[in-house]
Order: sequence, then structure tokens, then C-alpha cells
Amino acid sequence: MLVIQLDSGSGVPAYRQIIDQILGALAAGTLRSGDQVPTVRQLAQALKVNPNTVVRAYKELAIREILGTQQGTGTFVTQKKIKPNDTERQRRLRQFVTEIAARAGVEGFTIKELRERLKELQVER
Amino acid sequence: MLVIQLDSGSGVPAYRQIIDQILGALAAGTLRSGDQVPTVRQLAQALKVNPNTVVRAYKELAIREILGTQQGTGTFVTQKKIKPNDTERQRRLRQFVTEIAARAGVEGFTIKELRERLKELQVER
Amino acid sequence: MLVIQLDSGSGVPAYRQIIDQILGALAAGTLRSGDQVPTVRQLAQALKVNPNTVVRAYKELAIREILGTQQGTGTFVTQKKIKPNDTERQRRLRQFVTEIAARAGVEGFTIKELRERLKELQVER
Amino acid sequence: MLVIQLDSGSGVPAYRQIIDQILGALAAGTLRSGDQVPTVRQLAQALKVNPNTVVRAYKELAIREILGTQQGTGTFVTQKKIKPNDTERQRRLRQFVTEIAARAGVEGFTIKELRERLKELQVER
DNA sequence: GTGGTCTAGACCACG
DNA sequence: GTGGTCTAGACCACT
Repeated sequence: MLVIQLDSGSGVPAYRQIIDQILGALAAGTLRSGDQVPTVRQLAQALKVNPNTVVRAYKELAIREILGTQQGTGTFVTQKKIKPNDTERQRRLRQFVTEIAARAGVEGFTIKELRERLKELQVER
Repeated sequence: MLVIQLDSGSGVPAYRQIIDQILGALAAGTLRSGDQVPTVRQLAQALKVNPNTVVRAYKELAIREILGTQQGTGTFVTQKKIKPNDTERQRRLRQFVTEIAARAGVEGFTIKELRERLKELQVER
Repeated sequence: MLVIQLDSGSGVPAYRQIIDQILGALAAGTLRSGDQVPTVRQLAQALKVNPNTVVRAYKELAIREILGTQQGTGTFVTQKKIKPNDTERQRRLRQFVTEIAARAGVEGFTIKELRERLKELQVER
Repeated sequence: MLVIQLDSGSGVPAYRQIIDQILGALAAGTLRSGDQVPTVRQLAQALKVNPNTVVRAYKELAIREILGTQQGTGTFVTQKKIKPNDTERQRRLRQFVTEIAARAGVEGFTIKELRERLKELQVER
């Protein structure tokens, strides 16, 4: 079950929080190819946000071809094209993790904390 | 030496990112009471941002009595003891992790992979 | 000089017409890397359209990384990354032209007409 | 044989595309007075669209007396002579060319290249 | 009921 | 002045 929570005091725009959490759910495996995401009106009501704000988030993901919309039916996660170009992928992953660790260090977070928080995402949330 | 990096794609206002990272550096001990922070012009140039943006960030920190300006000398961290303000730190950590997860999702990495890689870094230290 | 004209009776959404005509101007060479496009308010006024409609068009092009926005300054054509993978490019071009010709035939347009219209775009419009 | 293709990414309503392409086929001579058009169900299935959408398109053409329904037999092009309606044709042509130019822009082809390729096709015929 | 487009008007961040 | 976000509410296309 997909759960999205907004942090209104964070300075991050609501529509961007929605985008980030959907992308996060994809990485966490909570959301998979073909799954339906909440309807615009459902999510808008749940988050106490204007429907247009949700529309904007979904639209951006649709442009990036991560979500696909079917008028009158709903919005779905597209079938993702996995390119298992392994060496290249591993290289990018390594670089990504290194960057994360560096930023965490600057901001005063420990690797341990990061791993714990990521684990929470992974389980369900 | 204080390192500040802006993430222009995150949707978080630049001045807010500056504030957050200075608070982070204080919490991490990178920055201590009495230390001088970069001059407005220095930081503006380094971040490729309008000086007014830096001014705004410093001003807000001055209002909170975290920074103090000494005319003609520069801007310094006040002697005041800063209590960690755990709520704020938790908020930043949550936001950081969410952003990581989102980027992982769009790049096609899983949370599981991230945690494994981070664990390797953890061990090495 | 970039000229955009809306055809309100065509059934094509205004924001999409803006997108298409900007992309067309890129192909025509009217618009080049680094050029500034009209400001949101200017274009909205010229087209007699709500500013948000222009914002939506520019935003979609920004997501596709065709336009880039600089708050307080304006909106610009990004530096495009040309990948001159020639054989592949030629193959796609050939396929594209074939598809155009087929559709034109079905709809009752002649190749001659197409070329004439495209020439108009090319000159300036 | 009548060929209709929908472009779901164009922003033009499906029912409108059906109407336009039938009118185009009439102008091109692909479809003539007295010809039968596909049944609602056939076309709906072929275009992967809800039957109601096809019904709506046929209905609008029936109102314009371009199509006529014969209960239990099917839908046919009326005997009525259709005057080309040049304005409409010009509108569709303009729209078609704009769309081509837009796609060329996003694919990185120039108008010049398109015209050259189209010229080759023109000669061969 | 679903999503898509548009308007009008507000307030914010940035130069 | 620039663009960015959000709300409220309208109407359309489609299942």
C-alpha cells in the first residue's frame, strides 16, 4: 500500500514531495510496473491539497514516462525498460553512493542513520 | 573549512539550503562557536548565487542569534550554546533520505542495493 | 524572431501548440541553443492566454531539458547535446520521413504541399 | 481500405482525430460516396478505444450528413457531394506540418533535412 | 466516476 | 522585473 506524507514546513513544494515519494516507492519496491497509483481526487483529499497539485505531480512523472495516464480509468506505473548494462550500472551506483556518503558527512548524518532510515522505507511505510 | 553545496533541482529555496547546511555543520561540529563564516560575496560567488540570497540566509540566522555580524570584520558563529534542536535535524534527515530514495528510483537502483553499498562503506571506516 | 500563433479552433490545447511551435522553431533554426524565449508574461499577453498556460508549456520543455529557467532572469534554450551517431541518426530520419509521407497520403496531402509549408517555416514565419 | 491511426500524444481528442481522418480520406479519394466505413466495434477494437468514442465521431459526421447509418447494415458515406471545404483542409495541413516540425525538433532533425528527404520521395514517384 | 485543460488571482523566491 | 507554487472553480474527454 502506497503511503504519501507531506511535510508542509520543509520548504519543499508539495508536488515535488509527491514526485519524490513515488520515485522512492519504486526504488523500495512498494510500487511496481503496472500498479495503479491513487486517483487524483483521492490523493488530493488524503493530502488535503488541491487536485491540481496532484495533477501537476502526476503530469511530470508522465512526461518522464514513469507514470502513464488513461483517461477515465486512472494512472498507472509504466512498464519499465530495464537496461542491465551491468558494468555501467555498477559504476553509476558506486558513484551515487559515494556522493550520498559525502553529502551526509557534510550535513552531519552518519551512514548508520542513513541505513536505518532507508530500511524503514524498504519495509513498508 | 565550511563546505556548502546547493542542489538546484531539489525545489528547496537556495537561501533555505544555506541555512540548513550551516545548521548541519554546527550540529556536526564542522563549525563551532566563534568561527567565521564566508563573507557574503565569497559565498555568493562560490554558489553562483545573487549576494542578496546569501544576505537573506545570514539575516535569518542572525535573527535566531546563531550568527552575529561584526561591522567591517565579517560574520561569526555566536558564542551562544546551540541546543541541537532534534526536531529540525530529524526533519532534514527525513528529507535527505526521501531525496536519495527518489533519485535511486529514477536511476533504477533499489533501496536494498543502496543499503548494501552503504554497509560496505560503513565497514571500511 | 520567434513568432507563435495559436489556432483556437483546432482542438489542440494551447499549451501544446506552444510546445510544438517552440520545438518546430528549433528544427527550423529560428531558435538556437542559449537563446532566450519570450518571458511568461510577454507571451501570455501576446497570445491572450493565461500566464499559467505558458508556464505549463515552458515547464514541460524544462522537464525534457529543452528549456532551462533561471529565476528572476528568464527562460533559455539549453545547450543541446548533439550525438552525431550518424548511421543510427540517418536510419531514424529515413523512418521518420517515411512515416510522414504515409500519413500525408492517407490524409490527402501531397509531398509537394508538405515541402512548401515546411519551407515557409524554414524562412522565418 | 480505410486506415486510421491515433496519435495519443498529440493532445487532440480521439474522436476529433477520427473525424479529421475520415474527412481527409474523403478529400484524398481513399473513401468515396457509398463506401461502408468500419463498424463501431471493429474500429473501436482496432484503435483500442471505447466504442462510445467511435460512436461520438460517427454521430458528429452523421449530423453533418457525411455519414449515414442504415439500421442493421452498417454506416456508409452519403451520396451527397462533399465540397472540399478548403479552410478546414488548410487548418489540418497546418496542424500536421506543425506537428511534424515539433517532432523533428525533439529528435534533432532540421527542417532542411526533412525537405531534402521528402524531395527524394517526390522524385521517385 | 476517471484524467486534462484553462482561468483568475494570490503569494513566494530571486535579480 | 523574472519564474515557481498553490488554490478554487469551471468545463471537456473518456470509461
